[in-house]
Amino acid sequence: MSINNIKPTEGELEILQVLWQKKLCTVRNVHETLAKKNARYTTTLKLMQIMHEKGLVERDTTAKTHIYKALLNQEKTQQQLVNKMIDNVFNGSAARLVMQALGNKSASKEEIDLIKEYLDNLK
Amino acid sequence: MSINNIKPTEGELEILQVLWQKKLCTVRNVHETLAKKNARYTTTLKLMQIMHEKGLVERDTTAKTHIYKALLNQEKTQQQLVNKMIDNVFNGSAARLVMQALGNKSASKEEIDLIKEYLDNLK
DNA sequence: ATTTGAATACGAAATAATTCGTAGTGTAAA
DNA sequence: TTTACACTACGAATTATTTCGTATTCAAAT
Repeated sequence: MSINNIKPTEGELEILQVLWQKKLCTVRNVHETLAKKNARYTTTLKLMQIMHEKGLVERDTTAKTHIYKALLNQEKTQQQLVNKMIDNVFNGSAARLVMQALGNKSASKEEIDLIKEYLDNLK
Repeated sequence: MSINNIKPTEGELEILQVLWQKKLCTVRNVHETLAKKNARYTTTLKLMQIMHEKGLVERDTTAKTHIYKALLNQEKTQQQLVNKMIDNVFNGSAARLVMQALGNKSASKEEIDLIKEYLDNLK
């Protein structure tokens, strides 16, 4: 399984979010940013160690406190997850997913305009 | 946890797909429709029994061969999953998800037109 | 030098999800 | 009636994921 056909778990995805955002992070960094505030520090640590084993992240271990960095590409991962959802949840129809996403509170006027613009450029 | 805050697992989702499509199904029905052709029949059976315990489906057991029906609403489930993905994977931006979905092979010319129409009606 | 605190490593428990085999049952055909 | 077969029930193994505790190490402060 190549790096670009890996399906991160829920927990891994949460951590990737943080890493994608901040680029470089210590474990404590990630841990404190994480929504999952109920988990112990060593839980986050362990998860990140596993991600390292799997090749999802790389880390600089020269200093005592390791610095982590995502290896998974954000766009590609998003693409993969979206494709999967289109297949699994929307019977292969991207349009259905889009409409569902837009019928939703998160889609503001600005976002809708953004999308229209995007669509026009697609042609 | 109410019926409308349930997160079906991967396997359950596959089965729900079939049930949503066909409305009423026997286990064998579902099993043979499923992509997951490698799994044994009893695996599908067990999964559907668990779904019944969880209240995801109901079944008519008057005849020897039970008839299953989804209890989870398709639209609501889709909405929930999409919302979750927007939060977890796209940092809360529906627009980002939409663009990712459209930049993808599954989005044909017809689908794009469909979406434009939808957007225009949204105004 | 000793203490203290924050960090990593790692085993292992706890939990969740999937998978399958075997037993038992009812029905229809021989 | 007996056999054959498709079906359900269900325990249990397997695999995946998450969680945490303990041991150890290193460095800075005392």
